Amino acid sequence: MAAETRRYKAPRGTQDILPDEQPYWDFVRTAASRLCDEFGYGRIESPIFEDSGLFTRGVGEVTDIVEKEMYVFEDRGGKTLALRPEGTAPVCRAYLERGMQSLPQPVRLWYWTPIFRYDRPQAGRYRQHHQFGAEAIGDASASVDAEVIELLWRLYEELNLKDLVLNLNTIGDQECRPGYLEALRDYYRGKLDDVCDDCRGRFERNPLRLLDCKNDRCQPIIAKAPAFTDHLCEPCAQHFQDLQTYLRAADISYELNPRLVRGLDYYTRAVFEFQPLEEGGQSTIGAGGRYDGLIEQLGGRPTPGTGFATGIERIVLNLKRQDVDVGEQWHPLVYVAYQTPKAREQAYRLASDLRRASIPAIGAGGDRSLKAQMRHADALGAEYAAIIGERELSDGTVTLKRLRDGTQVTVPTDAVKDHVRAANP
RNA sequence: GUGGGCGUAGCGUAGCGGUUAACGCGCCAGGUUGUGGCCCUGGAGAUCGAGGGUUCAAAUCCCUCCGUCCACCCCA
Repeated sequence: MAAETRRYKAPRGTQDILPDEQPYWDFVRTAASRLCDEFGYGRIESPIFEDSGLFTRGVGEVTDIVEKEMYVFEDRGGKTLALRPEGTAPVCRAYLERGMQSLPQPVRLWYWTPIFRYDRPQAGRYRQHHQFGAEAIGDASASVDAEVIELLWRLYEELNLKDLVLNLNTIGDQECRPGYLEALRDYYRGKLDDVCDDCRGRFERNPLRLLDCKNDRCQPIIAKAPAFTDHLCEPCAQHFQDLQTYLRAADISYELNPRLVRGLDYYTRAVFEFQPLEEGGQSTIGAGGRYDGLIEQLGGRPTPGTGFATGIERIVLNLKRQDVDVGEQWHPLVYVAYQTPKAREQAYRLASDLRRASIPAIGAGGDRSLKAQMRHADALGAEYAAIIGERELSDGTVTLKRLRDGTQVTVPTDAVKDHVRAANP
């Protein structure tokens, strides 16, 4: 009976980010990290899995994330854990658990982490994707909302992403939302025969979502629906006004979108989304908002918070679409080749010395002919080939050939470093 | 969870019922005497997604499953 062998494949909805993709990721990561420094956000790394209750309580029992997208598993001790489906709840958990209430408020934190959601994969959507996010916890003022929006705005700006639209809305708080939802339901009640099936479900489950239905049939009804801005309580209205004042002060342009709502339960007041102009379902590239009730929901004292998350895969997708220059992949500066096996040891030593001197170097290996080694050097994109032949071996020299233009010089072995450095500062 | 497209060497594709499955890129090697890129030659590499069926004959037709991509839902 033949043993059954099997080629393993990456699980559905996951990907391998190979070296030739890394320039995109480095480009984004470097910009994000530097901006966070400038804005005074400190990096937090929290576990990739958490007690699943953190998310069911924090994100909301009836959200899609909790109902059908969480990777939940039991560990050997019987604990029910979940791979992180979003980034905000873990940060809030850490804020509470690590006593960050006693730090100067707000506490500014950022993260860069894989996110897991069991969902059908599609363009720009993965079961494991990565999010960069920032949270400011412990300050209710609109200036902090403006600040996180500005941070995200600046990121896209630094990345040279064009044609992004910032949509802004407010969805009130515990004071005014019930009244608005009542008004919205009253408005829809007589029209349920005219809306799509999904909207009939939303009417029961999550009336706010009625507003962002894309079905043509529902558009005329949405257009005449009551606007939240007419039902805001005074503090929420003030907050929204203040936020817009700050955004204008920072020269951030935005569009008020009364139909913008969010799929996570914890949002209050200001919510926002960055959308590329190009149409498409999975287009939201980054989004966020205020979550003043979340910490309390997680067992802390009432503590305000606001933040955003942005999807790295979607950023990379847009960088590619827009042909943004993100820099090049790693190439060796020097490829060390040898003519005969006698020179192998010397070649290895040279490659080793170059690396020790911080010069990216690769040594030839095996029994390849010098010609094959040269081809290899070219294929790797090396700047120089260092050739050690019979003559060099007896002279204690190395022939350095610059592959770009074919010029070459022979220099003493210990002068290779300086020669290469001088030409490539 | 729903709907549609596609699954042939590492990658991109052709072949769409009939001898040893083709091409491009990539990979490896050679084109004599110590050297790349262009060009030329040669080579390795494919149980044609899997299983079943129709047929004298199937990569090619049918069914099922799986995978993948796209869209919906929802989200970054």
